[in-house]
Amino acid sequence: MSESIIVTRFAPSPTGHLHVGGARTALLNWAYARGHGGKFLLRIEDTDQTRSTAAAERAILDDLKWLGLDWDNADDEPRQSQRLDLYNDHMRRLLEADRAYEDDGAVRFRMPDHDVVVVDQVLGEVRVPAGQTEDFVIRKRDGFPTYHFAVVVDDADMGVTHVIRGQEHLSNAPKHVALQQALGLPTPVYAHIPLIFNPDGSKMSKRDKAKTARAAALQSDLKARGLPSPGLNDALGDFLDKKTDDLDIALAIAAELNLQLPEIDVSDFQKSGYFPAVLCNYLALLGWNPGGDVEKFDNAFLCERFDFNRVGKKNAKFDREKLLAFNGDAIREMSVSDFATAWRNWCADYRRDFYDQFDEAAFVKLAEAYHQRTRVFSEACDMAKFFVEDFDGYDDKAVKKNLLKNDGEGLNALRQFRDELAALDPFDGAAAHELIKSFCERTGIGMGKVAQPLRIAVSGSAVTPPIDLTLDLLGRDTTLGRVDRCLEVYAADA
RNA sequence: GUUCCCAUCGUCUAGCCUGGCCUAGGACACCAGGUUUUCAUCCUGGAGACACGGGUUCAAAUCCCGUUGGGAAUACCA
Repeated sequence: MSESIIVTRFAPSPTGHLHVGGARTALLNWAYARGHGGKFLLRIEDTDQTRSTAAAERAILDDLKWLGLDWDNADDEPRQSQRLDLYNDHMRRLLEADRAYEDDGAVRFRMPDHDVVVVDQVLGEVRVPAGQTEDFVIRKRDGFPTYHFAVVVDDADMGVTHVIRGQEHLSNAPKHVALQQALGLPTPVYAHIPLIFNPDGSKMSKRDKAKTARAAALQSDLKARGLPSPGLNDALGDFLDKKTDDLDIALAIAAELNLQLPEIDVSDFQKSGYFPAVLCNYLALLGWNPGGDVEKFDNAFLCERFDFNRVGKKNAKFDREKLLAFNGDAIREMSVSDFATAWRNWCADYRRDFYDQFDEAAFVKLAEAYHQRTRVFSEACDMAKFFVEDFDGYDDKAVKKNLLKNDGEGLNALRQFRDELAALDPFDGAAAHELIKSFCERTGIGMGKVAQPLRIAVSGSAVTPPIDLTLDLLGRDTTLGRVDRCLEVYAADA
């Protein structure tokens, strides 16, 4: 019964990165096919000759793989640019039947004079009145088919039975159905899924990065200071004046200002240190849910349970906080050593400074320190930066509260503790823990009164992992060096 | 403008199809308290929604109509 097998597809156009909306579409098509013993195919829609690139195509494929998706025609994904003959055959039939006509060097499809009905699995039956849709171009002057024509021909040619795509295509569906009818091709089952938007309701796009970068740049003195690479400075003005949304400039600004640009593309999430499984989980949840208050699930569960009857109709806003929370939960569900391995592997690609400085054993300690306070790897690295390099300056508020308050109470404790710490042997977490405990017992000083000054001395801030682990990771030399420096810096204030 | 789609806490949503079990459930965020050497984790509690107006019905978040609001399409982009 090969006719009854389900075939879905994902058909990206290689004009840029794979963004989360496309990723979710791919995920759902994949899940539906996998859950129904069907096939999931890939097709490259490169009919836009000016915007398509091989690099974008490779990147999109990589992103899909990273997400854990696989497709059944991986050995030879069809490329629309290479199937012109196929389109032309169908085109000829349309022309001969007078269902299409030449216009200005292009070819237009003649819309039928009756209503067109689209049966959609999530939205129901949609009827578009006759005469509402204009005759549209199906072959461009350059001889390439347009999207509408190619998608219909290709889906039929590839045996696609189910088309799951974004709701932005709902209004296009009547065109596709009309085309299928004129061509005598079967109409696949359609399922139009809701769109994903920014929290402010705007459409998610790479321009958001430009927006964020521009806003931050205008807040700063960057305009006067300029970018470090002089080549970009000419363009900076235009960028700030909203004349361009050049991504390179946005990136340069972000780098200079140490700014986090919003993640839009799948690769952005990879760079930020999210787990692909969590991204998939969250993406699937945006517009679909398995019911029963279940929110956490893996792709296998998705495949098993995904169906159109639980797909929502309303466009969803992308909530990074919730994604972050889910990712943090996933980390907490891992063992420390698994977390260490995953974090270290990620650092190998994105944070060489950490990877180079900490070997596997040290990473386990790091991971232990951050296991309970990490949501994404990049965030963990930001927090743990003082382990890798010296910090910039002391947090004033923390210094006042923990070092200087009550006539330098904290500073005094730190000074008292300093020599005992110097004598500690071996210098490790367990020993440090015992020392602090006994120091507090002997002197009657509270734990916090010792730990907080220490934190500030070694990290510049009052927030670090447990102090014994922190000292252990820092090692004797660095710890003592920073403690002495702190004592010196605030000597006059005591 | 026209056509189409949509409408439950701030956000994602359950419930709607097959009206009564809904004084509307969960999650994220938020607030308060507890645990804790900081932060975080963890635990407990809290605030928070059926867009509006008409119907239908003994009964409506659930069905119907309208209004308003949001979105999409209207490209020789996909």
